[in-house]
Amino acid sequence: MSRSNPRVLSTLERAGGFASAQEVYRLMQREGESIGLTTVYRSLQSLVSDKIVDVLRRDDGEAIYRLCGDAHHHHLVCKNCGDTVEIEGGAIEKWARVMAEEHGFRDVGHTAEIFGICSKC
Amino acid sequence: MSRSNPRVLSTLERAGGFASAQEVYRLMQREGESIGLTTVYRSLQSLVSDKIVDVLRRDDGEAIYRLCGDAHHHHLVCKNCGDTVEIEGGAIEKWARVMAEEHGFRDVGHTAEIFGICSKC
DNA sequence: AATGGTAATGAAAATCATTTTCATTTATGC
DNA sequence: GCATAAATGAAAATGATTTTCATTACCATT
Repeated sequence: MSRSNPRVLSTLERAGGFASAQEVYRLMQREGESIGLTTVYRSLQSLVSDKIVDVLRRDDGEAIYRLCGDAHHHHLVCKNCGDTVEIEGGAIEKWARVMAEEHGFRDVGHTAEIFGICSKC
Repeated sequence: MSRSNPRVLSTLERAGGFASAQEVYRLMQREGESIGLTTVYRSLQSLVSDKIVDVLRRDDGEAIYRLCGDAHHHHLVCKNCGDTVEIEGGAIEKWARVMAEEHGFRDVGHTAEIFGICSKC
């Protein structure tokens, strides 16, 4: 059985608690850490099954991992220049919880993004 | 420019309005239709950009396409069986509008999905 | 019918994230 | 020290999706 390499978790934390396996790997490389891509994948999988991190999907299908219990945020993205603002999503959390309960769903998570044109563009 | 092959839409309908590109392709093959995988992908893409079908992601990252009513709604998706409930998102609309205004964004749209385990699973 | 141009098609190759294989290294208990 | 299990990572395999590119279908105009 494989256990999580602690450097992977610490890198995910440093990344803002939100990154894909490939991104975690590239980050570690850039910081001079010696690790294989395979180990990054295995560590993330193990963190997921230990419920230490959460896995979501980007629009392009790439899996992104984030720390659980991390007060998670959402993004406001400019369609033109790609500039991104992290925003609070208290209203969303509540909405998701209410809707899930109403339809008898459990273990719920959610994704939400807002996109538009920023003031500079 | 490529437009949608009508047989693709009709196959997606016949599939219960919920299938991956590969599934649509296999279905058409099994029914003796002569079509290429590439055309299936292109047709589905075009249906998505015409907002005739919706695209979601399965747990394994595979894209699934589904017919979608014209009213703006959000989805509550079961991670296990793929069962989907269309839900109202009044709270989200408001949240998106407020957040965008707060940060000086205009022409905003948004995406929001809730996923979990449904009562049957 | 013949022509030319444009859009649609699909087979095969390329891409890219992810998983699997397998040989090697590291850690741990005896 | 020695054996056994666990962890590692390079390279190959997998599988969905995209790209390339040559061919074909369509459509208007002579």
